[in-house]
Amino acid sequence: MNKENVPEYIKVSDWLRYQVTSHKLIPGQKIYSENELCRMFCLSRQTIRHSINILINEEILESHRGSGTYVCDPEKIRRMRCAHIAVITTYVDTYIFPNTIRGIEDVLSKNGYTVQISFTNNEPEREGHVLEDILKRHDVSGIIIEATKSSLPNMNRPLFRELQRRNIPLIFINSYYSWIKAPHVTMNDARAGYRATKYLISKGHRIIGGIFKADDGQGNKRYSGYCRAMSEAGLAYDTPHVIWIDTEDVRHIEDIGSKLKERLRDCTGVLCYNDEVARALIRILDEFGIKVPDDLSIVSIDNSDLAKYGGIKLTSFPHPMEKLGETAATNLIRLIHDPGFDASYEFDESIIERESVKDINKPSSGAHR
Amino acid sequence: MNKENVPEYIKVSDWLRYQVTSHKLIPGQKIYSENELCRMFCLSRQTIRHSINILINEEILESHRGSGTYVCDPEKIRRMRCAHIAVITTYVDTYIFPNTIRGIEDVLSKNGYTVQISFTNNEPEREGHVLEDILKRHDVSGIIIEATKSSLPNMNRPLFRELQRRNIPLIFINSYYSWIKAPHVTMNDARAGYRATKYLISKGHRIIGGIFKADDGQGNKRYSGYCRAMSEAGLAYDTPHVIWIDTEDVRHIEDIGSKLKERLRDCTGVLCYNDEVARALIRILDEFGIKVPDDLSIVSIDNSDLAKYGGIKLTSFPHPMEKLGETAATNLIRLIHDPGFDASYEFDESIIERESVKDINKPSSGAHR
DNA sequence: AATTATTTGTGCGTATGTATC
DNA sequence: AGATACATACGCACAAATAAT
Repeated sequence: MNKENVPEYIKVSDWLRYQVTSHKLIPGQKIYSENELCRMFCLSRQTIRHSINILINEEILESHRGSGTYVCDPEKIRRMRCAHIAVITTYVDTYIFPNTIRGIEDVLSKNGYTVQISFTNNEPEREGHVLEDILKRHDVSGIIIEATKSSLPNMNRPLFRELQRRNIPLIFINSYYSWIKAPHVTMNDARAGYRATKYLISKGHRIIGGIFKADDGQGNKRYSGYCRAMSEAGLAYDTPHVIWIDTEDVRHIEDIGSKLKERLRDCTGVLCYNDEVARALIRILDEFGIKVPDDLSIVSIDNSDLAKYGGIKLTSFPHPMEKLGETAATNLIRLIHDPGFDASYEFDESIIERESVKDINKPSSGAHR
Repeated sequence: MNKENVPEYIKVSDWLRYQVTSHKLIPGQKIYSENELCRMFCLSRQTIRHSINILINEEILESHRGSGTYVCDPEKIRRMRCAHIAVITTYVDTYIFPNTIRGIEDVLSKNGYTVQISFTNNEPEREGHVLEDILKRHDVSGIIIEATKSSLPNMNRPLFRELQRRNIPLIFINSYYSWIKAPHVTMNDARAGYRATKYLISKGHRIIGGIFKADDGQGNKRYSGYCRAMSEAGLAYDTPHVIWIDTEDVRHIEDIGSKLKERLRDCTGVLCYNDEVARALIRILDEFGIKVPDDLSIVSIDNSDLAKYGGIKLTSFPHPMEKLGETAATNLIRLIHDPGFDASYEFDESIIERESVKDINKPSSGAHR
């Protein structure tokens, strides 16, 4: 287990690499001359040159004839290369993702960046694979990332630390990790949840359920808004009417149809995590003969095409989608050139009123005013 | 301009590199020993070793102690690395693209590949940039690509030739270039156009218009199917009722609203390039008080969400979308391991009948049977 | 402005070790 | 066991670029 068999030139290159990674030698700094190293290690100049050459090939050092050998500036290298941005998102839905990615791609490509998109499928393990792949590439100028299962502990922290060590700018979209100091561009999920619940309350609803996604940050934030609104109105919010689902449930929501129906039985209104969930809920309720909005009012979030088309048009709080992508990309570019820039942004919430909520203040039907 | 100042070791490494790229030395083959090269070039063994080391760093050669120096097998290297697939598509719509990419991503990630997605925005110049970026990376195991403006001449042919020279497998989806010998996974656009037109004819229509996209292969294929069906029925097909639009028109289709209305005035039926066009056409016609299907029947292609939801539900020929992505990815993986595999696939066309076509054989309304 | 010392780049010769065939 | 081939390591010499004097 000793280092008897390790060649001298490897020992020296390892030592030099350590000097750089441990910041004993900093970028741009001139390192010891070949002859100094010869004396330090009692080795021939040829051997020392061999060691240095290895690090030059690794783009850790660069040498200038007549001047000396220097530690590479990684920033400079990154700018020299064809700039490349990695986008990491959880999974491909048909409404938020295409619009957001279009916004991102529009801005980045206009600024000469190439874009790589990867998917984690909301699995931390795959997030790890993707990050490792990005770390292997040495030409990534920045990263736009959506947190994967952001509510759960994450074992990829060392990978994020490595990204930060390399000074690769990072912006979160939609949801983010609280344990990493990085800007995030999001809609205001908590306020959307709050306002959506308040809206139901204003329409006379008192027993209000909620369906939230447990394994992402947006679901938790929307839930916290729901809780705040309910508690401010003196209503119970820690009840069986709050139903937690995960990504897998969303895909096969019919499997939990009877559970949903049972848990929401006493409710007059329900806040749905997003339009997809709302649409699925309406389908399920329809099978049980429960009509929206007459028997149950629904408010949802995202205001996607699913809210606009289809049978009952949904009252929904818009997700900024394309604008969010554009903002994230614009801010990332600025962040690349100005590391001090505060790239975070939160979009204000708003409401699009349609026909999925019944005003039960008045005895008969009718909606606004 | 002579090579007086070029160092010997560079001359030798250049010579060796040329021997490999010109296939005078083939992958796996043992090259001359260091001592042979010393004699050949009248140089010292150290200088020869320097030359060889350069090529080892470039992963063109590999040496085995006691055995010799060999030409690298690029296939083997590619397999050793974290396998990476590049997907190049034209632009991000909200219905075909997300589904196709989901199919691709599903299959590839399950097989341990990472996926990079790039967009050309249907501009050949950007296609060129993307291809150059891919060529710069040396770890791309395969490419899934949608042809950009496939009906126009393309100046990126040298880049495609370089891909083929490097034996990087390539599969086209949706539309392809006829000037490059590569497999393609597509829906059968010509037959869909043919069957869609025949369908209108079978419903009694005789003056049938068509709106096609000029700058992609799918538009042209769908048009050719339209022509064949019309000509078989003895109907005129080379008329003002055929309207060509490009990608830009699709985005701002309202700008050509009056043109569309004017050109389709005498028609009782029209074949639309896709659901997006059909949906836009219905909006435009509505402004002029023309009702679908009573005043004009519409058949479209793709059967996206746009066909299913919204006012008048569209009779449409499905695009395989997710299945197409899955097939392309599956075939690409097979092609990577078995270069002889015929990876082409064409999906059969089918029809989803809804309410956008009126049967004018019968005097009064009614649709199927 | 010219000189000098320093530093890296190129190249040769030699010796020994070790893996492969 | 021996021949061959690559790996490691030392020595020296000179060229070319740079920086300091």
